[in-house]
Amino acid sequence: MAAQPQAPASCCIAGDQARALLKALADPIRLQVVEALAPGERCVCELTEQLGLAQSKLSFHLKVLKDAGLLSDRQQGRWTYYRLQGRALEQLRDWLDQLMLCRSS
Amino acid sequence: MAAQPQAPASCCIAGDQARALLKALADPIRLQVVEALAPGERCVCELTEQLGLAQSKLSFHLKVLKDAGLLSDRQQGRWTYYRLQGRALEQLRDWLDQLMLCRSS
DNA sequence: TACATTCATCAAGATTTCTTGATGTGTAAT
DNA sequence: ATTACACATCAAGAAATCTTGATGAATGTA
Repeated sequence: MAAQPQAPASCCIAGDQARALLKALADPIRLQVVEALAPGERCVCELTEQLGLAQSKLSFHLKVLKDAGLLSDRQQGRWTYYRLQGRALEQLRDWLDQLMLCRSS
Repeated sequence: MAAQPQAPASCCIAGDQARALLKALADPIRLQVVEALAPGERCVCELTEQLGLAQSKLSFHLKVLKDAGLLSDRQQGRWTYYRLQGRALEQLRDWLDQLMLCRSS
């Protein structure tokens, strides 16, 4: 059967969006951040300590990840907590699945 | 002496390997190349025409993709045919799944 | 042999991305 | 009000990546 052009809601992100996610993840520091956040949210100061990064450096990468939709943040008092957005990872996986579908035809 | 990291064959690629794949895919031109190759193999001259790219430019990006393990090539006469390595895409998807698993625990 | 075709590779410049240190903003404690 | 803390943002330099045009290697054709 031919590949289906339509797909469920959570699927089907555009190539551009997929590329934004790929680009955000394709950096060693940002990947460490994502892995550090996989178990659950952390505040910036915990991350700087855990990863041994300069604060400004971490902040830069957190912004990249947030802009890509991979992280959300929440402010509580003086601390800012970052959290991994599983939705973005799912979308990327679905995009990969779609690509593999095209292939197997 | 290839000290093999302990991991099941298709799953469980290291973060470094995942990052190499992410980096290779995180470029608009390379993403176009990958999508162009999804239906099946193409020779370089077909790709240059289809994508409207300078030959040297395309060659550069093909090398990046091949080095990352996303493409394989096959020489036939004067032509070189490139083919998408579905295995690499699967590995990347599995790596994503693994990351999502860590998250939900 | 001589020549054209296909593709890879190289070096130099252009562009993008990252890092660093300084400064700014908001919050809370004294 | 002053100070300390947590974090974001900025500008300038450093580093990585991409592009371009030229050249080279391999294959096939006349």
